[in-house]
Amino acid sequence: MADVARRAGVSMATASRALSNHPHVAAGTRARVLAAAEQLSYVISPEASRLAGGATGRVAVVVPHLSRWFFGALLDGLESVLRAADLDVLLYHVGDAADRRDFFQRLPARRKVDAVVVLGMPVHDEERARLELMGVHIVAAGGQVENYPSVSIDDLAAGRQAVDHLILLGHRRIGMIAAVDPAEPGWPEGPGRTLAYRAALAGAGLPADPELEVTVEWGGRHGAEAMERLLSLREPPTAVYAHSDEVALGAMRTLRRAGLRIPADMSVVGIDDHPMAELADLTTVAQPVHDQGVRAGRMLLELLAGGSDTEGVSVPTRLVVRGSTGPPRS
Amino acid sequence: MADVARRAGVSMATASRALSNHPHVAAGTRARVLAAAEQLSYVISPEASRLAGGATGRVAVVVPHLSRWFFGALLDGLESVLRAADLDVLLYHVGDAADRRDFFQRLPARRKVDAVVVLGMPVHDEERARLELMGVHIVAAGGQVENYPSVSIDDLAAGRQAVDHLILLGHRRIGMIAAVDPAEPGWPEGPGRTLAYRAALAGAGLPADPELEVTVEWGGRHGAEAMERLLSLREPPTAVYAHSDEVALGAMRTLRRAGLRIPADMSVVGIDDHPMAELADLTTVAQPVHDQGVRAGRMLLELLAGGSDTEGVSVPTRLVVRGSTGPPRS
DNA sequence: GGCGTGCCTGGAAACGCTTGCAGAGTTCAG
DNA sequence: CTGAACTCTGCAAGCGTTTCCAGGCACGCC
Repeated sequence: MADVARRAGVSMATASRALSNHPHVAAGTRARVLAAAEQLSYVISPEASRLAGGATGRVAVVVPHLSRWFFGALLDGLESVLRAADLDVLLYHVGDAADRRDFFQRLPARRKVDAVVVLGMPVHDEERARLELMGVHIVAAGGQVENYPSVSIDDLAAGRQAVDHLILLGHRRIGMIAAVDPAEPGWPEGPGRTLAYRAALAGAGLPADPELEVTVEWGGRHGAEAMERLLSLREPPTAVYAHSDEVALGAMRTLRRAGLRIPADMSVVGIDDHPMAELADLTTVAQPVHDQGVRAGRMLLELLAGGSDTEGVSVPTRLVVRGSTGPPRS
Repeated sequence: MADVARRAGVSMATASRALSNHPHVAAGTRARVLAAAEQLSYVISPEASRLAGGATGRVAVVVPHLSRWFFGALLDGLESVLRAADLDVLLYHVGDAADRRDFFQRLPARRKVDAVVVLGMPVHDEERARLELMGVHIVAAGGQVENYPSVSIDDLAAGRQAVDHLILLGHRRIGMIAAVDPAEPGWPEGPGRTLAYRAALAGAGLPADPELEVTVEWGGRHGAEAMERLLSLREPPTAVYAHSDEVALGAMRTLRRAGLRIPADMSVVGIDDHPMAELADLTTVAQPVHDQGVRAGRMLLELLAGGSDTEGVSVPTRLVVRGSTGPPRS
């Protein structure tokens, strides 16, 4: 930077101000500095910059699961806008509550990032407060809409789209496979998607049968087990609503093995529109995952640029009817 | 750090040396310093450290695709060992050749990382040379074994396991759906897995029919299209070998829609052991994806610790027979 | 014409760590 | 018993920026 300053005929102080877009720098001077920097193909050292009190140019992204499509897609969208803004992405995988505590405890210690984006998990108020206190912005995506910057779908609405679809087809006895994340006790989807199920039934005047609600861990395999439980009921349902496509896909495998036909013997609907859903002909409620990542990224950029604290936004979902749902066999 | 030094009753110089594992520090002193650091929950500032000439404690991970299971799993394994070693992961998504060039051009500018891990892509010699010149180590995983630090499967062997399985079942006319990555011209899987197919046929004395080899872009949808092409042949195969499970799953969807039974009318085998393969009852050649990430991480740690340059290692694959393959209908 | 007001700019002190250099002990061979 | 060779530790000089504080200057108003 000293070279740049010299070449531009100014002091380092001025050069710094010109480069970091500070006010109170004459237009001519700034231009000269920028030109000099350009010629010397000079790029600022983030280390030194940060050390002296500037920004790090880095954003931490916290993910609970790395190998699930949902989080990958979210990350994909997010990364694209962050990279375009010349921000580096620091990836943190927090598998369980311990990891999480660890993360929120250590991160602020020595400020490594300017902001953090939390994917697919709610952020506790206390954690939020702590980060904001240190001037680290925070945005959430793919979790639940809260009154802080976040973007996600409306689980209640999505769930209703799925269940109402089954009801509309004429199903009167509908099972639900609820998925919970073992690592994350307060998983937000659970409540919303479960509530949607109950509300839809109630709305249609259908009786609520606790037997029809089975809760398992997230994942295809568990979805398969849940379906077995449902099939073993004295009076099995004629349709199943799964909290996610992976779970639904697992359920379909059980049905296939049991020799039942889909949708003739059993309708299945999921949520997400996982790429596999199309291949398996699974009816589902599509959510714009990649887009949620993008929006979260933009929201963060705005915050970083000094924008005011936004509220959470909710993106729309859309029912995608495929071959896994149909009217019940009379 | 000054606090830590004071608490441990040593100078900052000694504290620094103790913390960064330098030689010439008495065991007792080091222990005292570490204890003090622990108590104060002190973590070193990478910025300052790097500024003063130390390491950054950061590793760049380069991924071509974020939302594919394979890369997610790889990343998962890698991240776990890196995090355990207190290294931060800087994520870079390089979608196409332009991104890639950009990455390798900009990264070394101001040294942001101590090392880079490239996932699922080969590293060109020139890129490798450039990084090593700057003292940045490099490791590859999930790509092709090369004579530089890398870990991956033996595509040739994996392909043979798959095709030989079909041959053993009695198939004489076997199709191949080769998948290429549009973004990565020199995709390494292609050659190895294709060669395996040809070698297996030749080994069994079966004729090579170019019609039976169809090449498509990676992905379930394209796998489905490829299967259509194969089915429209004058003399369709009785079994199909797909370069990856996603592609195979796509092919299965086409078969299902065409009303063909699996495996009675057509056997299908893939490679990867994608979680969905189990749900779809797909026979496949399993590769330890997560483990490859772990190994790559360990390899990197060794390199960072001053270990000598390792050669590439290849991890074993295993045929997993499920319901999608069976003898041909005589 | 004098003087208060802003706008620019430069000097210099951090920021938190690493490391070359040198001094003080310690050990060990001659 | 002496000197050489080590091992361990402290001092202080940076590393590349930012920012606080002041000084200079031009401008406009009384």
